[in-house]
Amino acid sequence: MELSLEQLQAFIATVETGSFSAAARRLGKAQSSISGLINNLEIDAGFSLFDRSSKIPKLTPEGLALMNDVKSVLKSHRNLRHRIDNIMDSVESEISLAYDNMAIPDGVMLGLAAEFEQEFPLTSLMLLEATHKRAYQLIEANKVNLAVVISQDDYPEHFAFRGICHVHYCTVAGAKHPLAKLDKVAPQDLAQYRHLRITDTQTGFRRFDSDLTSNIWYSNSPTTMMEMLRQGLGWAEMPLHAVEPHLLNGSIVRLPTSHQAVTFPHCVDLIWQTEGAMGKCLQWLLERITQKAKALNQRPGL
Amino acid sequence: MELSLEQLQAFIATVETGSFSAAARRLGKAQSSISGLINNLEIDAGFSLFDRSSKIPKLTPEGLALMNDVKSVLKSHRNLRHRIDNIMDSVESEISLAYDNMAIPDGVMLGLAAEFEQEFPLTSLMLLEATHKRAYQLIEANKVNLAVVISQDDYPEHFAFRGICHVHYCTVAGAKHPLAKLDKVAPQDLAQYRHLRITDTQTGFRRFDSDLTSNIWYSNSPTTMMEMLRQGLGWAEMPLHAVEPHLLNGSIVRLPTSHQAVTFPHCVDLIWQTEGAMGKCLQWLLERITQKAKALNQRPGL
DNA sequence: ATTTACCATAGGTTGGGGCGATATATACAT
DNA sequence: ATGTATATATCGCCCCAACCTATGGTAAAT
Repeated sequence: MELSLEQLQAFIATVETGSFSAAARRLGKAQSSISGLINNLEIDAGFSLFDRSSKIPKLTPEGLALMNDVKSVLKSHRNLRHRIDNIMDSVESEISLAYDNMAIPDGVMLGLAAEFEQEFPLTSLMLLEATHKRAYQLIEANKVNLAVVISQDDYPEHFAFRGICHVHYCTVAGAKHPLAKLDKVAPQDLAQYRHLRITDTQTGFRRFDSDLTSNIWYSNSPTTMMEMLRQGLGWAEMPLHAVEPHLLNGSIVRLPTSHQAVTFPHCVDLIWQTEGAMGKCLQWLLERITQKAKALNQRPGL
Repeated sequence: MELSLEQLQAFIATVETGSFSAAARRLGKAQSSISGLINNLEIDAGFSLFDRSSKIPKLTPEGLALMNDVKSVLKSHRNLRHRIDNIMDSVESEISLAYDNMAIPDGVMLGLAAEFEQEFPLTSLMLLEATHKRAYQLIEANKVNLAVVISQDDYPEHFAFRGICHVHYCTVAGAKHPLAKLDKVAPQDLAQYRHLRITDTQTGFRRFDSDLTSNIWYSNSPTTMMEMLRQGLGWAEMPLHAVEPHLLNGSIVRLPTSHQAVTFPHCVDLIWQTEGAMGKCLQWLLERITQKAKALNQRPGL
């Protein structure tokens, strides 16, 4: 093949070391080999790459113009070599990961992605923020390798799960909402006002799954949900981490519910399908998420 | 060399055609060659790339994971081949181009860049918007290949220039400026008000090059210049194309000067250094800019 | 059952890439 | 001026990857 990798390698080594001999030393070959490779490369290209009139060869303008493209070929070839090593090492080429935005803060997952990039530079990562239901479906359909969700009571046979932390929910409303003025909020109080819930556009609506009230509004976006709360459109059960900034600036308040503690925990699970072997990336993610979630748990509550 | 280009080529051809034989036909080789290449590639990689249990080979998951990286190697290799063709064809690898923003509208140059990309996909283009003086310096220092500037009286020996069009200047001020209320504006009227000029941060200020007035404000940016005009901070001589939108919305008006026509033309030159041969890109740019400028000239004036 | 199209393997040729040895040019110190 | 160190070019030789042709085996289609 014209323009062989050996030729290109010799070319770049010569450019970088400044001489054929030095290039030969770097590549562990004889000087005559480099000389021959460069000669053949020049024949293939059709013009000379180095000016040999003085002792040390000087790159010609044409050679310079070629350099970046040659480097790019060698770079992608090295990349291929690394990919093969990865595969032999059972490092996946792509990984996808869904998380329930009620189960774990975005920041934690983004931090994880940053670490992942350092650890597995060749593996492409798909990070999906989703509702609980959507995340579960993605695992079920084998569209993602791993998901972080609020715990369910049970999982199908071929699922594996690992509890990693608790997320603390609380019942909240906008600061100006009538419920915010009560000293004690009972279930029947809640039933008198509109209930706000996170749902999903894809999974259809289940409007009557609450016995507290029949007046429920749904939103699929946590941010519009927060805005609805601030505007006093209703009350909601939300994880602490999602409402914390708004609690701190006072636009949203926790309701002192009488039927349950002011904050009540839900378990958070890591879930995945058991079929198919886990590669290095998946193992790493499993451990790393577990660690990060544990650290999260030890953070003092509000 | 392990992972030779022939092997990679055979691999991709097989993936794309679906069989070793078809790949051999596409590449103009014998079927046994492909078979051998793939076998060696599999040995080098350390795992099998195709499942041969049925009649037509089926890409393994590992093979699939490699495919993109292999394609990328071949793509950059093809790119290198094209670059060599370009060099043999004296198509430059990079071209830089400066233009005086008073001489020609940005839009024309951006349109040119878009055409350039189509014509010379491998050539990188540097398009510099500059003042007259800066553009001239860039040519002088050989930092750019070509510049579009307002014509000078004469150029040094080793410069080439080509007049391409005229740009029509006019004297303007903000709609609420006192000068805007006069029926006829004489030089002594102008002298009573602040003069606004485009200059350059790099070339130093020449404050006393005007005999009309000693009160001159400078700006290096056409947009702040326009804003200063709108705010009524002074009058300026500007090319029509730069002020046209503001004339149309009425925020800036032309002054009916008594000492010169309301619009007065300046020649626009394309300039470059004569030393060094011109490649295809430069020739193309020369012709294309000339054409576009001519079309610009035939546009009806305001 | 036959044909077709596919893959694997064997055997032989060619040429690129590898080596060492040698000749020669250039820079630099003495 | 001369020697030393370091360059590159070239020759002869070897090896092996890449290539071919030819052949046999096998899965799918007719």
